[in-house]
Amino acid sequence: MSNACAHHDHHHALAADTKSQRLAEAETLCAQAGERMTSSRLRTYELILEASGPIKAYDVIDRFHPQGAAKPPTVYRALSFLEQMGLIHRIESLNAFVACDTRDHPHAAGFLLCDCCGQSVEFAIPNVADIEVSATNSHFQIKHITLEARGLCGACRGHA
Amino acid sequence: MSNACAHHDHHHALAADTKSQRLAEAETLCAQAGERMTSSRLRTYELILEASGPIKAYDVIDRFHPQGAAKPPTVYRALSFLEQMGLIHRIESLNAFVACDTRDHPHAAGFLLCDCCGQSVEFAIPNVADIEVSATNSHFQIKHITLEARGLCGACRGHA
DNA sequence: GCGCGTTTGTTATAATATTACACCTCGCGC
DNA sequence: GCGCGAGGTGTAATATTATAACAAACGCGC
Ligand SMILES: [Zn+2]
Ligand SMILES: [Zn+2]
Ligand SMILES: [Zn+2]
Ligand SMILES: [Zn+2]
Repeated sequence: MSNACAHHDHHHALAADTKSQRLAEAETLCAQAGERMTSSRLRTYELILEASGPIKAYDVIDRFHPQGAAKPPTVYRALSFLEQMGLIHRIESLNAFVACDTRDHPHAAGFLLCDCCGQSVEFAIPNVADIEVSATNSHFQIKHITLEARGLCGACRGHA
Repeated sequence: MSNACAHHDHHHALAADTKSQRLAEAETLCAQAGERMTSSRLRTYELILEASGPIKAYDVIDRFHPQGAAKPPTVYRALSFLEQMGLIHRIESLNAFVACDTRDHPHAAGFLLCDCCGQSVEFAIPNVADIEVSATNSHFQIKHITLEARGLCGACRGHA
């Protein structure tokens, strides 16, 4: 987490077994979709899974190789692919990326984002129908909804 | 509008009299808040009002002076100020800024954004209470909600 | 006029993201 | 097996978005 909270530690990163399970699921998902889960894509996804919250593209770039950074297009291309597959979500208000929490890809999602420790929580957007009504009233056809709520998580609310 | 739609013209820019009214209202708002509406801030607000939709920071920078661009910090400072006063909203998914449509500042707002012509429509976020419930369930305290729905406006839906 | 906090000017640089083009790799038709 | 074409990758350069740091000027209360 780039915006680490100094007051305490959070341990939201995935356990190793969960991570390899997620990687395997991703391979299956791609195979079923007739897409190729290449090594760049898998490595990018792995780094996002390892992160304890939304991670910046350049943090992925820096960690990509043991011996040195990747070139930006390598990672940005992988990020686009993973986002299209629904395996990750882009957090617009942070310019960052987070692994999707669910097993149904792709889907719309809302996020709670802690301004102190950087942790994120994915949730189902409530009342999408009401947003659609606003859109219809303005003759809009919605393709994608971004919903991001910034604030403080329970742990961080304690220490101002 | 930077993402201009080639198929037709939109004319959403403010009429001159409306614009000067808005500028005057902004001066009043700042005076009442004990804040200074300086010339940089007013010029930045004017350019945002003149835009026919969300406008990028660097488009403001380029148009700032008749004879040449402003320096970035000048405009970014003004944008921060205007956003804090609630006179403009930042559109996260576009890295752009749009004048607030209402007369009560500041306030949360949702946006419908046309991917074709770039036009935006501001609307009241429906069922904020339901989002708050999701937050409470996760022990989050929300400070600010970003809601941006991307899609096609009525005019642009016609020409696929 | 003086002191003090705010605002601005200026330079430089950081952080985020894309374009362009050459090459490579894989699956498919033959 | 071979050639072809689509999709994927490597690489260099560049575009776009945003901030840091510090000095100078300004506005207000005294
Ligand atoms: Zn998800
Ligand atoms: Zn937190
Ligand atoms: Zn508004
Ligand atoms: Zn449109």
